[in-house]
Amino acid sequence: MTRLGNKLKFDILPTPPFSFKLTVKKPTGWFLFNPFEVYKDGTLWTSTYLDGIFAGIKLTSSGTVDHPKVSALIFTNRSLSRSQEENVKRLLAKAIGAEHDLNEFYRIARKDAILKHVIGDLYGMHDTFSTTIFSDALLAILLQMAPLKRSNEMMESLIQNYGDTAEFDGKKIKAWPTPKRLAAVSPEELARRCKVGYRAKSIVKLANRLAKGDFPTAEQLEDMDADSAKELLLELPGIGDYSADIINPHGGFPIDVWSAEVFGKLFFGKEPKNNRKAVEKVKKEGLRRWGKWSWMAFFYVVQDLDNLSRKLGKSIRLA
DNA sequence: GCGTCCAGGTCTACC
DNA sequence: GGTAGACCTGGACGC
Repeated sequence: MTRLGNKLKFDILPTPPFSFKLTVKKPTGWFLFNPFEVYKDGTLWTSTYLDGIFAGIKLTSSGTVDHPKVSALIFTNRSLSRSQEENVKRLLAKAIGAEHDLNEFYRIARKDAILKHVIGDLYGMHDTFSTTIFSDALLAILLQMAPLKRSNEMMESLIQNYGDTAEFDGKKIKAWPTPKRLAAVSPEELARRCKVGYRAKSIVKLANRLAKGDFPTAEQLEDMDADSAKELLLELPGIGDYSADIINPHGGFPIDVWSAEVFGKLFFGKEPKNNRKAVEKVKKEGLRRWGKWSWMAFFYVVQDLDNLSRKLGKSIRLA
C-alpha cells in the first residue's frame, strides 16, 4: 500500500469530438489503465506508472463532446521536479488519446459499408495509449488460450497478489505489477498463486527481459515505423503475432479465434468453418480493406457489436 | 459424479 | 518454411 499525498492539478483539452465516458470506460468494459479502477458519475479514479512514477489519478470531465475539457488530479508519494511534472502531463494527455483527431477516420468510416454503422453510436470515442509495455503484454498473454472469464480471473489475481496499491482521494486502487516485482517471483509460485498455468514461464521471462530497462518504451516504439516496432515486440517471450498487435502503439489487426468468427461473418457473410484456420484469411482481408485504419476499425466494431448486429439484421448475429 | 473436449496463441521439434 | 503437437486450468457437455 502506498499513500500518495502530493498533488498535481491541471487541465487537458482533447481534440474534439471527445467523449470522456466512451474513452475512459469503453462500452465492453475495457479499462483505461487497470481492471480495478473506478468510474462514477463522470469521474474516473485509477492508478498506473507515468514516466516510472507510481501515480493515483483522478480524472473528471468538465466539458462536452464537442468542447471537451478534462480536469486531472495526480497523486504521487513525493513532489515532482519541473521536468517530471511536464512528462506526467504529456503522458496522461497521450494516454487518454487527447491528441488524436478522429475526423479523418470518420471520413473514411462514413463511406465504409461496415464502419458507417458504428461511428454514430461511438461518436467521440478515442483510442487510449498504454503508459507501460509490460501491462499490455501481461494482458495479451493472459488472453491467450482461455475464455474471457478465466482471463479476467487470472488478471485480477496477478494484480491482487503482486500489484502495488495506490491510496489517494479516499480510494485504494491496485495497479499492474512492475517487471522488477515479477522478475523476483518463480514461475512455480506465480502459477500456484494466480493459476496462470503454463503462462507463468512466459510472464517471468518477460518480466526479466523488461526489468533490464533497455527495451524501448511505448513512446519510443511509437516513434519507430510500425513494422520495426512489431519486430521488436515479437522478440519478447510469450509474444506472438496476435499479442504484438495488441501491444504495438501503432495498432494492428489482432485477430484471434473469437474475432475471426466476428469479422469472418462481417467480411464474408458467414461463420468460418474453422475459426483457428480462418485467422490468417480474416486478418489479411481486414488489413486489405482498412489499411492504416485497421486498428481503429477493429476497435470501433468490437465496442459496438450488439448495435451492429441489430443494424445488419438477424442474418449476421455477431454477439 | 466422471471423463473428455477445448478455449479470444505461442513455441518447439521435426520434416 | 511450414506445421503438428504440447501446454495450465476450468467450464461445458455427454453419459
